[in-house]
Amino acid sequence: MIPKGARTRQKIIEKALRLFCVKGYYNTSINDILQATALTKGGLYGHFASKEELWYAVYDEALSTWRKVVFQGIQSNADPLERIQILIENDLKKKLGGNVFEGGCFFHSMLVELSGQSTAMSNHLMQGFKQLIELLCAWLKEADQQGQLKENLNFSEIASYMVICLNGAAALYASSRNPAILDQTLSQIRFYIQQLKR
Amino acid sequence: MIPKGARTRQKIIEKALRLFCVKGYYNTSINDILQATALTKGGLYGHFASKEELWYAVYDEALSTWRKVVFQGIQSNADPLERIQILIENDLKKKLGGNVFEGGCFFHSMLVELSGQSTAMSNHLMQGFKQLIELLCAWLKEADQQGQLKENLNFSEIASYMVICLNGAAALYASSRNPAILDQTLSQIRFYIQQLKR
DNA sequence: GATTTAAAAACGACCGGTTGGTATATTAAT
DNA sequence: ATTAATATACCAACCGGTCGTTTTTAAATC
Repeated sequence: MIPKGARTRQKIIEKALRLFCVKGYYNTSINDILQATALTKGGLYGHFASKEELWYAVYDEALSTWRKVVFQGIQSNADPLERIQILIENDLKKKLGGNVFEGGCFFHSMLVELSGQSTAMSNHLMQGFKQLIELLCAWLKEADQQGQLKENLNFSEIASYMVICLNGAAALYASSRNPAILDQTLSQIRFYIQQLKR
Repeated sequence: MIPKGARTRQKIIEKALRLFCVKGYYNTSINDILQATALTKGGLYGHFASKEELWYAVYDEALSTWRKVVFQGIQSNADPLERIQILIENDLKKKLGGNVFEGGCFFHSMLVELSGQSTAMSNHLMQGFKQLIELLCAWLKEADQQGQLKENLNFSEIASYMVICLNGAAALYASSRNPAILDQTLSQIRFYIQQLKR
């Protein structure tokens, strides 16, 4: 049986994740979280030493959620370009369109809010993006080794460009709430990827 | 001669613009602005009725600054695709790379921070982005009428995709401070535009 | 299965400091 | 002298965080 403390801790993380996505980190007060969890100050601070420590736990939760969503239907033996397309489609349609993070993408929102505020937290976020770029880069190299791509392409440049596009879509979708943005971005990135093929 | 009040007002706007870019709207306190302007509460609230009213004035200032930067070297009679390329290059290299808004792009940062918080302010921002998309769309149509583009392109889709890319670049540049991001994005968007040509 | 018990968890009053904003007094410009 | 501009003192509400106390939990004992 899962002990009570662990269950409460998880509840705090989930409610805080939602609030951080909708209201942002600084603009979510501890009281907001207390209200959402039906806890009191002492109850919450028994699980987390500070708001910042809670944020790191929320980050881990968000990362695990994101991984579950974005790798759906990706077989490791499938065509590497196909994997890239599915990952991008999952990120746009499932993560953003499916409102996995209510109010916007946790990682993108936090990156923007924290970049001028906390170097530690924003570095933590950047490292995650860097890993995603490296994964895409590796898949591009794989596709290249299979002779699928045009010559003289800059893989890491292409990979970061893809991540940039996904972040831009997150920004505009979060504020417009217009699903057409997702379809349009997907269609344009697909067109773009098509042009990389030899 | 410019009256003292107008000068003070302008100084408040400029200092607030910088602070909003670096720290965000909610995380910039009135006291931060007072410190930056060497004013006191009464001095500031004689010029603006509320923090939100100040924000709208800051928005106007940011828009005027952005226009000055981003339309540099664009002749109205020039090739429309050329105009698009210059605008994008100005946005990436001059606006972002030139640190026109310290700490990131005002419009992008505000869009992310305010989208879950103030519908009024975030709609105000969205309208600006919509206008930019419409401008790019019109230029694309112009290029099409000159027979420059492939057939069956969705112009408004392409235009919003371009704006999305610019926003994504703003997000990642703001946190990484890596100028290579700007060059890489520019190079990839140029490649993308090249593929639109017939 | 009931009772005991120690630890885990939650409570809630309180802390110093800050928030955006106001009313009034004072100073500076014309 | 009049008005525009700024300073000052103050407000209630809220901020993240602390701490001694009480309640709940779950395992050990009977």
